[in-house]
Amino acid sequence: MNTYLQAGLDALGDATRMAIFQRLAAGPLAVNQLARAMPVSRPAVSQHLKVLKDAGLVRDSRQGTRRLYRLDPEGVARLRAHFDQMWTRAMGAFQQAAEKPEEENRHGKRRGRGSRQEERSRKRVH
Amino acid sequence: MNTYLQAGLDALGDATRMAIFQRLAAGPLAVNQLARAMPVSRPAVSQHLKVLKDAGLVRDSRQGTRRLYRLDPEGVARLRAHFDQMWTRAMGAFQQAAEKPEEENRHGKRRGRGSRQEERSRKRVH
DNA sequence: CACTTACGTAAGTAAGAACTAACCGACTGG
DNA sequence: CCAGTCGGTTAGTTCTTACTTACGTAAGTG
Repeated sequence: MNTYLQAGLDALGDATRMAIFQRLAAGPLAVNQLARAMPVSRPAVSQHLKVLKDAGLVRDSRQGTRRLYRLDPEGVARLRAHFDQMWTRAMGAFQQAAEKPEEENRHGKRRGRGSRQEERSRKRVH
Repeated sequence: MNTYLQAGLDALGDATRMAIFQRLAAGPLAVNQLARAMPVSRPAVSQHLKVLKDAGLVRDSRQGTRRLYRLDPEGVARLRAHFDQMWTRAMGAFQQAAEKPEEENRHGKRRGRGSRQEERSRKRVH
């Protein structure tokens, strides 16, 4: 699965981070400014910013002792592109499948209870 | 903040649910079929399906004893619309802010340490 | 060179998300 | 009916995560 997409969705899936993201859309802000406008502590904001940064959605720049965060247009655009592509693919396949019901619903052979397949890479990375 | 958007992002933010979503894009599937193709148990799939359903991304229909799940084009379209709108707004505001640096970076008055504002509604609802 | 401001990060905690096992109702076919 | 299939739900466990407090550090200031 596309990692950028998953990371981006995960990042924006949290309400607090989404709020931060929105705030930053209005213009660059320092961590303190963000924290003061939100119901969580400054360190919490820092941590969220790190996630957003790792997802490529924001960038930071030192400004004297403070650190200004702003959206990263490139990252945002990229995520948006991946997202659009995902939608398009999914809905395309869906409509195609809808038009020709075909030979769906075969029972498919059983498999031993304990044998799961393709150990999907958990998003769990912390 | 828009609830549909947040719920949708949260739903697709999980890798397992995203995988389920993708599978369903290829055509309707029963819970068992999904579970067999994935590294998690059937109940887990059921629970994820519930989340996706609550987010309006999938629909289910009884088919004898089984229950077929498929994407919900309406819900998907709606989420996509909200998403696009969000992007557009955010990037619009961002560019506008970028063009006129204005009188940013005023220190802003302090506020008593303990007073946080607008107890943002946590997504925690279980 | 203290002193202050602004952050990041570590450590610890508590809420809750994801998962499994077990149970139970609904439907199907002999 | 009765046995078997299918899937939702509950209870309980484990693993994450979002958060806070405490501490360490870099950069301006008097």
